[in-house]
Amino acid sequence: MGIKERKERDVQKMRQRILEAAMGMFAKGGYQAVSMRRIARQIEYSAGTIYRYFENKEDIMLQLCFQGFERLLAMQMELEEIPDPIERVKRGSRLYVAFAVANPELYELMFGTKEIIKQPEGAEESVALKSLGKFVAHVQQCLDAGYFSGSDAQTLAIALWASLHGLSLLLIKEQFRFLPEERVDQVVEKALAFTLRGGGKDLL
Amino acid sequence: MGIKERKERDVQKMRQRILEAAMGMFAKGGYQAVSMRRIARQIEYSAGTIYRYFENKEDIMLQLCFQGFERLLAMQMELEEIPDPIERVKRGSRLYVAFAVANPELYELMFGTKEIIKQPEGAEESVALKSLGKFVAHVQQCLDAGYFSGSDAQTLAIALWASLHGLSLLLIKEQFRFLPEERVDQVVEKALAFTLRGGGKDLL
DNA sequence: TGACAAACTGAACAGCGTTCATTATGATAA
DNA sequence: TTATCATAATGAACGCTGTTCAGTTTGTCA
Repeated sequence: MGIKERKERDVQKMRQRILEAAMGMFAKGGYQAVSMRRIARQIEYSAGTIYRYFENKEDIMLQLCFQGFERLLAMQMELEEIPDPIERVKRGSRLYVAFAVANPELYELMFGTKEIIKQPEGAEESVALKSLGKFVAHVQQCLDAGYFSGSDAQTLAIALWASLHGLSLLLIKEQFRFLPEERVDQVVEKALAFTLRGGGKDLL
Repeated sequence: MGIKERKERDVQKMRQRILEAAMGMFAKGGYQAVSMRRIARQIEYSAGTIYRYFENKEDIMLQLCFQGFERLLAMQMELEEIPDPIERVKRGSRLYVAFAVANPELYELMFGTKEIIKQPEGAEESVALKSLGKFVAHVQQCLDAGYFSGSDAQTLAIALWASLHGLSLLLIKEQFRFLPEERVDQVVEKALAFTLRGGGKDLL
């Protein structure tokens, strides 16, 4: 009796279709470009039907968040190939900002959604925490190699993260427009260098 | 003939009444809590009337931004009394984060609004740029005192600003909830110390 | 084939920002 | 004081929004 299984697959397919439609609209026009009716039109169902697959719009957006973190985590995984821990954190930092700038709306959603960190009790570790965990591990490896002394890896990772986050959001929100166009990259580069400065050697 | 003057005053009063109503709602419930109809109900006018005093909702929110920057700038001005430039930047940093945490919705609006930096051509310097200018000046005074060598004041100020901005937003968006409550302050403190580290002496 | 559950629809509700014809107000000129 | 006329204010309307739910259709099983 594979009917139940097929139905379960159909449900997952439908969820996927909804999320794809939502992600497409979101990437193009941000939060306000995603509407239940628009999704419904695109997948050729009525708006009410979506509520059989997702609790509400917030739920849909939360799933998009998770997809974003999956992507970010995949990028972090690729960093593992870099042997030097400092080089890894450097490259990771640039990649992080690049990700934010390449997916501004998604990035904002990911780190602007309060529900993203706190998962339901007893659930598996959230993909967001996994991503942070990877980052902490990379910083720990720097500590082990004798860089960034003075604090524990988690604290240092958070401090670094805050810098990257701030830089990313200022870029996304175009708060550097008072600078000449060509100065922006330079300033970002210098800001990264400032954040990663010292620690025994110059890091950038 | 003081009638024209009185009318002009009435217009300004009305604008103020609208902004006050909007700010009140915004502080309590964020962007979505501010609606033209709700403002209208509060000031006991019809919704259409508001459009005689502001172009649209975005215009109103922009004015709230400016008010926010006025407040921030006022706080920065008080820092001038501190003689030691490093002490000033330290205190300024704490104050900045405290402002963000105390006015989360307003802070988000201020630095999330793309229009805030770029003022109309030939207009007087925006209050946002004034605020940044003050910050750059404070960093310059640190440089003059021999701290933070290696870059110009503007670049350093932006790097510092990014860190504070990131920390503030992570706090506002409750992204540290995975930490034990009592660890949060400690981590923020350490992150600030990390950002302001080195520069010839330990700064925090 | 009939019964029953699951899936889906579309109208409805209460809200939103915004526009605009209509009405009310109040200052000016006769 | 009254008539005129610009200014100010209204409230209905438009096209949206998220969400709910009675009613209909679809598909599975006995």
